[in-house]
Amino acid sequence: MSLLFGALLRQPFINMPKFKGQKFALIDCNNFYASCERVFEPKLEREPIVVLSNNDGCIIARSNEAKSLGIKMGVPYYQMKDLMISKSVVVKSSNYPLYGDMSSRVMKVISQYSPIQEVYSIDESFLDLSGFTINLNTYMQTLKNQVKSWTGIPVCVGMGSTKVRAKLANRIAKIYPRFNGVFDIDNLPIERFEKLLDSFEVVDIWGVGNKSAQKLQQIGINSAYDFYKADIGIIETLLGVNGKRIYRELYGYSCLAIEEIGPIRKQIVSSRSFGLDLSDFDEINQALTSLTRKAVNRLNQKSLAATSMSVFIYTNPFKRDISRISLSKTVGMITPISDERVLIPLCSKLLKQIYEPGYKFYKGGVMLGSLTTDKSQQDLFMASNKTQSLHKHPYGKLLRYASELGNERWLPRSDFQSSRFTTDWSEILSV
DNA sequence: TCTGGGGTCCTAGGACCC
DNA sequence: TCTGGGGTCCTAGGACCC
Repeated sequence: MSLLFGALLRQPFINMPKFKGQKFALIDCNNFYASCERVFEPKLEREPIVVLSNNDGCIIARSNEAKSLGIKMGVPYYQMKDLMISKSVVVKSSNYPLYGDMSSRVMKVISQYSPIQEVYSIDESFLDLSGFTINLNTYMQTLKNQVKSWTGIPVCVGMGSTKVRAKLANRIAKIYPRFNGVFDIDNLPIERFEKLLDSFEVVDIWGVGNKSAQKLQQIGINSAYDFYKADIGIIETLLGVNGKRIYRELYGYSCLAIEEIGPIRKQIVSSRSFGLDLSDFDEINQALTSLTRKAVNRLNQKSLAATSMSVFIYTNPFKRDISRISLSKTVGMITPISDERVLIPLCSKLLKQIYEPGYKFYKGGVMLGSLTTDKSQQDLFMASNKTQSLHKHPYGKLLRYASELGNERWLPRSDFQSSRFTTDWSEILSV
């Protein structure tokens, strides 16, 4: 008995069978922001709709009608403006509180269909349907109809033995009306599965972005099918462990698990395009101050405190003809801080250290990191131990420095100086 | 002339996602 | 003229230690 057990242990991954009965469903809202706008303005039902990002800069959502007019995702508004006026496209500025509220209603309905749910994003949710013996297609049709009738939001469901396969299945459910919004990719015979992969580009695979696709194309991997048939070693060389995971997921070996636990936020970022180029220190400082205030508000809403802070500014990356620069600085803190009377001056100190005159800065922001819920030293130790491998927060080192310096309050996160910036200790310690 | 190597920690930046 | 914002994870390479 123990011999057998030992033998099994020794080769756990050799010829490992596909996980029997494992099944994920991905429920994805159709054109979510545009659909939300429709719920509150039903007369827009058949109209082409576009939703714009902050400052009305980019197009971030389109209804099907807008898509078929050739309006692309992420394109600057001004480039499409004329077309949209001529086609009487309805243009909306984004309304995030509305979308957030609609999202939680949708997620609540979905949660009724499995004990294991992962809310993946504002408009997407995974369900674990492993071991369900009912007809999953019918079951998910019911879910789809219920979400629609209870919230007004249309969704599509993709199913597969891994997340990557479920994601692909969802795209198929969206593209081909004959599946009525629900598609299970595991039911396909292998030849049809491969044919299907051939109809997708490699960049359509979840986890393969533009940069990776370019690398792959250089060695002749263009379609999802090419990727599927490629050597796993080549994929790992080009794309690293992520590429390998995606590759295995495509074959039905689950590498990405459902993550149910509500995400414990690890950082809070507040950043913004300034709207116009800023060169003057005081102007940038003013912009960052208000961003810090925003970040701190979010921190306090969640009753968290930060043990590191980063400040960054950079020039316009879209302008090729000007010299580009990206400046940032991070410090770690001995005590978790959630007080804006401390964080705002700290932001200014950091900005002062990285600021260089003569550049036109386009965007900037602050990041509060290594968040913790508990403000006591002892618990910080524990939290730090737990997150160290994830965030590599140099906590032990900081504490050593702190004791050498008589428990001062601020310490630079790096070894006094990182890259080209030297840390001015007197500045930092005087906050 | 020839100047170790394994391990850890850290930062900056890349890539991806929505 | 006008190009979002908020996240996560991974990796290359430097610094350091023994």
